[in-house]
Amino acid sequence: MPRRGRKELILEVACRLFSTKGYHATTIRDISEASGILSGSLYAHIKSKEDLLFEITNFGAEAFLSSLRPIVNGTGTAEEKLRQGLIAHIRVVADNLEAATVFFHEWKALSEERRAIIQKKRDEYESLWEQILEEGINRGEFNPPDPKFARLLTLSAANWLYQWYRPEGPMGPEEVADRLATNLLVGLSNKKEV
Amino acid sequence: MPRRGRKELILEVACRLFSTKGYHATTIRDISEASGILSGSLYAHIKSKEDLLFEITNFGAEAFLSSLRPIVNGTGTAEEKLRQGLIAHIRVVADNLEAATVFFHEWKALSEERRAIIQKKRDEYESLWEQILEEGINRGEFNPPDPKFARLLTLSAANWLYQWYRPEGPMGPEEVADRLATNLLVGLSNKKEV
DNA sequence: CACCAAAACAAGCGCTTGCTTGTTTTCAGG
DNA sequence: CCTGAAAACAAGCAAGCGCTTGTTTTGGTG
Repeated sequence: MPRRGRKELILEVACRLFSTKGYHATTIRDISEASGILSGSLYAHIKSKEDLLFEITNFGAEAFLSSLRPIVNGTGTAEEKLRQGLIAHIRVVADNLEAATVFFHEWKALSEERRAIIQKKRDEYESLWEQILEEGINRGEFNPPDPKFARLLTLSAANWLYQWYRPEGPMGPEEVADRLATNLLVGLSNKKEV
Repeated sequence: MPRRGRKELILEVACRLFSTKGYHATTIRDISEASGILSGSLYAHIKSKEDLLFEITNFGAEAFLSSLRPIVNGTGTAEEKLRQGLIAHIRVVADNLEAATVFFHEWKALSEERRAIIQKKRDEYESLWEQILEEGINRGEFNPPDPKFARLLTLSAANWLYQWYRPEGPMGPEEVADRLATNLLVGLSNKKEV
């Protein structure tokens, strides 16, 4: 029987190193050293270095998707969905900062096939956000002067979050989400003139 | 005498490869092949692979700084400065998309000392934007409900731009800047209620 | 206790990396 | 036409890479 969480330990260590040094700059021997497992022994638990990257990015993708899907498909106003979606997004970033960083920053290092899998999930995630904005516009809740750029601004804010948000900082996910939502909603709401 | 633009050719090729594959995934032999110069001959023009990365990131940093500084120090309302600054920023991205991508994405691969140099310029660039927002607030032009997040939103939009903007696309820098500014200004302007 | 698969181990293979070396070619200035 | 420095060249070094191999140790199970 496996010692408790050996694979998990390796994933954790790889995640930390990939997020700080980058995938290509991290060597199997780095992971070996940081986890206290000889590099050869690692291969009793993993198939390849790239498998680690895929598992991490896929975990990140699924975390984002599974947290946003029920919100989009649920009931409530578009504004509620936007706020809830932002909270969910920031929670994922806050709870898995390293995995989120790898997901956003290192997915290009994957092989073509696997990159396509992650790309598809990225696209799906973007389209979920689009659904919220569309719903808000169709319902008349949102009336942005420029829907395309309102969407761009929302996604930029979400996608850039991992660059500056620190879980150990003064603001919890809810506060960040709330203030972000408020700022975004100003631009989304019905205004005739600036 | 040097053949015309040999160094420039190498920088151009390196820039393209670094921006698409990443610094660590690009080998000297890749650059050699893509430029038609044998790998050994490259070293008649460069000192090291990392020098190439530094020259590119530093070029990017200087391009952003030198285009924003005169705007911040110039005359005009804060709104004008914001619009002009966005135009300048997008022009830099549009005119040097590959260098901008390397600047935003690969600067972490630099050695500690050089990373510090680039970090300093990044900080200066952020503070220039902050100056514009502060000036707008002090003058009473801007009255955002949440200055900290208004700033964050502005920087996120600017910093994420290189991820989606394509110079060959339908929108020129001016149009993008204008629409982005309009969306941001809604959130910056004096509003009591959403 | 005996068993045996899972895990850890030491060693190293084949290859690629960034870069250097010693030599030859190129080509503008005298 | 010379000359000499700059550039291109072919060859390859030392180090590091991902990963494999053959063997020993470990620890739960009958």
